[in-house]
Amino acid sequence: MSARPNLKRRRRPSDTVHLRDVAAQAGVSTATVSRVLNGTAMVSDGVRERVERATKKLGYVPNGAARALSSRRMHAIGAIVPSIENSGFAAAISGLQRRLDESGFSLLLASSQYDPKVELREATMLLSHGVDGLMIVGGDHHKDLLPLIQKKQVPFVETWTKTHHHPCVGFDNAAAAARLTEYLLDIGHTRIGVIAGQTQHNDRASRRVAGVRRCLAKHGLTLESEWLIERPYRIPDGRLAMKSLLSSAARPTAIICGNDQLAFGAIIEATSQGLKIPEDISIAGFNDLDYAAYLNPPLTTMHVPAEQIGRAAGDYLLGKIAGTPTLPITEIEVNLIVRGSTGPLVKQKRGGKAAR
Amino acid sequence: MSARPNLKRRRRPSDTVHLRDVAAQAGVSTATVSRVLNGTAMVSDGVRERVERATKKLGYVPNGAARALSSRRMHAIGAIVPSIENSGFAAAISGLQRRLDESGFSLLLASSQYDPKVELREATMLLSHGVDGLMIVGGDHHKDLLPLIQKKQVPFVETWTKTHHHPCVGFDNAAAAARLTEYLLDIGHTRIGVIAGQTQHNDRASRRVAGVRRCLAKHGLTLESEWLIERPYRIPDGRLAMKSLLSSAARPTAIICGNDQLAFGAIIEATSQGLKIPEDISIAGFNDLDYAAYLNPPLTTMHVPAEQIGRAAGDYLLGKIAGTPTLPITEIEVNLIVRGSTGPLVKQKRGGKAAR
DNA sequence: CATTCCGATGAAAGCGCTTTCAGTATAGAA
DNA sequence: TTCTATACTGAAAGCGCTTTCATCGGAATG
Repeated sequence: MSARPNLKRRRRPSDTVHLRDVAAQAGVSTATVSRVLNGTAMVSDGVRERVERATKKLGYVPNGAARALSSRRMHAIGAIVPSIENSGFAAAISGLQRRLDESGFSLLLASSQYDPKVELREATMLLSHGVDGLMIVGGDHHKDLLPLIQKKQVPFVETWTKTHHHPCVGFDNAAAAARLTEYLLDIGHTRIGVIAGQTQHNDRASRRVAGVRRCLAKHGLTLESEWLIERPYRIPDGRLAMKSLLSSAARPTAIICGNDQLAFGAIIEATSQGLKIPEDISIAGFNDLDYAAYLNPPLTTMHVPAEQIGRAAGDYLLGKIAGTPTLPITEIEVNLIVRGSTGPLVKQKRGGKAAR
Repeated sequence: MSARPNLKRRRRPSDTVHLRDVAAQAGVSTATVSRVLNGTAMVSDGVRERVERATKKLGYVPNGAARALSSRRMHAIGAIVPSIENSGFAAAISGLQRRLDESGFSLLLASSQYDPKVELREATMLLSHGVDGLMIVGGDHHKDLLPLIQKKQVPFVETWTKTHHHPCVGFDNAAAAARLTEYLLDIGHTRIGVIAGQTQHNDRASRRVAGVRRCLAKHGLTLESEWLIERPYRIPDGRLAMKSLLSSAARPTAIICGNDQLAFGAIIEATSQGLKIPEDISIAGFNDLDYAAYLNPPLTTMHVPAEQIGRAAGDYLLGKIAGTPTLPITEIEVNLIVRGSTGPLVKQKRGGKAAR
């Protein structure tokens, strides 16, 4: 234990301007400057003005780390999506970011690549950065994820799904898929196939399949196992899946796809095999991407307002952070958009093998 | 000035575990724990192990704000793109995020909506958060942006563009557009129109137009002013632009579009007017989106490896932050992908009004 | 055996803010 | 006028880390 009075740290010349510089310039204390900048307490007009002038003059930009450390609020929220490139998620991120921006919050973005372990790791990183809230996708997670979040007491939302267990912004994927199925049954299809996304660790994909199953069952039908194919959400994969589906002895007459990319691939393959859509086969997608309406034929699909999901997630989190009363469950409306890629089956051309 | 010994702050019960808890648990000082966690100094194996065990046992997650404040390193970089929804930028963000993840860095994402003022504001926010690096798009910015960044001494990269003035990851937009033009001239077109993105505050868009102009000039041609239309990067806008182009008395025989969305719109309109592509008119895009190859006809376009741009931007920034020698300029190769939407002009159907 | 050197460790000083608490005018109440 | 709210403002104590500097054994050296 020795007296060691001078423990200087490397002192930068004079580069950054600090709160104390603003305070000095304005002739007030740092406390007052802080109050002006954050509007946290009453400050007389004269002082406020001087502080504002000084801030501007010096070009002061606060140090977020210090601010976060001191106030225990980072003014940022984290989001983890399976894939940034998927345009639905991109739209949601965009909506979220814009909403946050309106409240002066920033967005920390991570992706899980559809892997729960990665999702957990990313969440840990984001929480360690001190995000004030967290948006995640779906309801299938690593078992340690929610405990981790809850231990940190950070508000979070699940999106693209609807549960009663956690705050969420989304819709019932099963019900949506069932609605689509119902429509196909309505127009006379009974032989319905599914090109789903990969269902492992993906409740959106699996719930959609479940919805189709449930609806078929309600009508005394079942989903033939050879008519269900899982594929990554990409155009070429949709095409491959369709090829496989069309090569089976008994073909389905309508195909429900897990998303629009898969549906596009399916359309390409069907068309290239000389099938007429929808006369020979109906194809439906999910999401209603910007180009869905312009495909040939235009794609029947379930419209999902992705940007709105992101915005609503932002609303919820910001509200929660601000202590405003907020509804934990936001149901997002999805709509079936019927376009040209689906229609009643037009009688078999040759001695086809129509069911029933 | 009074002695005020006890200035207690609201004390949380015992929720979060701190570095000091880990230190206590391991029976070492906080300094040592820090050294173990960051690998910044030599620590004996026994101690290291004890610390690691304690860390795990307590489920310690460091406080990023404190860490950032103390070490003046946030372990995060910021990115500002014009629009998150644009799939090229989404892909770049994805590449960047994955690269950062590999180095334990996080991504703070913002969008400028193609507005320099917004871009400046977002940059200020990101810098205030303390990002260690910044990725921005293009070379057209608010005049205060670069000074701000440089004052903060934060490494940055411009992307999607190539300059000699700043670090960048990109390509020469004018040259790329010129190459596309050259190709169209090669196959016999001389009447070339352009559906560009909005060029204001967007050097990518304006450079592409400039490239077309330059190439035409080289061949003694000019870009007719009524054959140049600027539109937001969306499918319906491409369609509108095409409609306008086709309604002019003297039609171009080939159209270069600022991106694939515009090209898709153009194809739709041309097709709906009964034109055959490419026999009656050639249409080319820019970017090579995932669906470009599957359009009808498949789109001739300039392939831009967007994800790679993001990754390379990450490489540069991380290298710069780590103090590794890094090349300031990374040229990204773009490739002309010739598909079915362009081809030699097949002689006029009726008494059309061919030029020259 | 005395001296030097070095690797491993701890004490404690910040990092740049926010926020508590106390104090000081000033205005209103008595 | 005197007393008490009231409205502002400042001093300074942290926030939870990193990092400097000093120290302390023991290995290497003379």
